[in-house]
Amino acid sequence: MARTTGSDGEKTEAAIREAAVNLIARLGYEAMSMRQLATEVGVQAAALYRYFPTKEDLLFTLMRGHMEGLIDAWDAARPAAADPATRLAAYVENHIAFHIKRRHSTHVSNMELRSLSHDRLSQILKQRTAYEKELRTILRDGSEAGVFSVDDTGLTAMALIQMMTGVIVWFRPGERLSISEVTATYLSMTMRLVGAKAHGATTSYSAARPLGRSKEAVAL
Amino acid sequence: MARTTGSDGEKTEAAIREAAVNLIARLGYEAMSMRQLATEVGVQAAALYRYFPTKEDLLFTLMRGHMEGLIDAWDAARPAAADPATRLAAYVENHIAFHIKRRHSTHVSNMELRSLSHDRLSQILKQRTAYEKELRTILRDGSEAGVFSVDDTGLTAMALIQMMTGVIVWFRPGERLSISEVTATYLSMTMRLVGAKAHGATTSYSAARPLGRSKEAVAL
DNA sequence: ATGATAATAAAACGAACGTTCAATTAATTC
DNA sequence: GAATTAATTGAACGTTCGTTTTATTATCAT
Repeated sequence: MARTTGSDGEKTEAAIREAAVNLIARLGYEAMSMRQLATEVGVQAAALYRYFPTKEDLLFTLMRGHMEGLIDAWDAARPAAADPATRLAAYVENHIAFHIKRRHSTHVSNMELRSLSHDRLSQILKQRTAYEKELRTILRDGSEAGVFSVDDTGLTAMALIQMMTGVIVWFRPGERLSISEVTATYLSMTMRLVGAKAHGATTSYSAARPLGRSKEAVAL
Repeated sequence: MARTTGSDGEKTEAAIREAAVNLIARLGYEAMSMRQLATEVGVQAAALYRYFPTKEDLLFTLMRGHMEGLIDAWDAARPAAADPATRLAAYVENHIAFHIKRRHSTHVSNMELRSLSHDRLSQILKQRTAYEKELRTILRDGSEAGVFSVDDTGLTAMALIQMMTGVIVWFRPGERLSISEVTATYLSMTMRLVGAKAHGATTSYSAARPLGRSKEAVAL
């Protein structure tokens, strides 16, 4: 056989990307073989090379797409001109929503950086730094305006991002907590962490607690 | 050649473990070859199999040792019978100190779990859960005693652990911040996050700020 | 000194890897 | 409907992988 009936380049490429994200997230980049990926897509291994010249090209494409999606999502969610607390709340909500929705993709982008060449690693890190800088700016603005008390802007930004991104390690949709409950709790923790001074009914974050009391969290 | 002069089983095994931790942390478990490891140790690949029957056995041994070290460190640092805030402070200090000191080992234990067989994964997760349970207990005690205000004990414990462990991603010894400065800032953030009510001069964590002001944090 | 044992080297195994190439068929264009 | 282009197959390439086997030498106990 050769070309199969109904074959379509765009559909195949999309299928490869989706299967690759899932496989890499589950097995790891090094552990996933091109033949495994091809089987998942329903195609021969050689066909993959029509769309991605090398395995690393495939990985890089996935990561770049993930980072672009993250930055685009924040650009769309960012409040036009608001006080630091509102902007911080928007950042937290967007970050958690995006990372829960794109769990596998996030896993890949966070865990497989070392499989990138130097140049490509730099490109991804550049995107990541730009995204993180948005948070540092918010923290600095809030700190200078006196509505946050933050010891060290850079360190606090890193701590918050690690904390929020960590959601994907244990969160499973449809289990004990809903996305909105998780987001509310993380928002509350974030606001306390940065020492936000409440200044209105809608910003009383520390009272936004889910209904149920927890017994045990499910690890991993 | 065969046995070399001065060769010693115990020393070789220790050298293998140390080299393996560094190599796996840098390249990843799948990407590190047994021949690479052997070269690093200064030995032939076949010699590794005298000490570890398979590559996965080696990985498991490293991870189990790491988790045992973490639990032992906490057993040694745990305050005998103290109030929740003191216990929480001890937990945070121990966690950060241990993870900074054993950065590479932590990297391996956190990133390579998927390369373990089902049974061995369960063993490591069991150890991890036991360690995390200590933190949940502290949070629950503090919450019930009214000295912490925590929405969800399990979720807060996970958030704190992700935040603290994240230190190893960006912290480099000898750079802008010292270990004690980092620890002080994380302690301060932790106490605010759990809504700890200060009840004495030594527990005024939110004032424990490092001297220098940050300009930019170094990513990765 | 000698025999036992511990530690390693050297070479080889089959399997799996990423990738390439030529052939073949489906879809599209003219 | 013929020519062209797009999509895929099947087979093969050289390399590297984890691991095993066998032989050889250093060390240690007697």
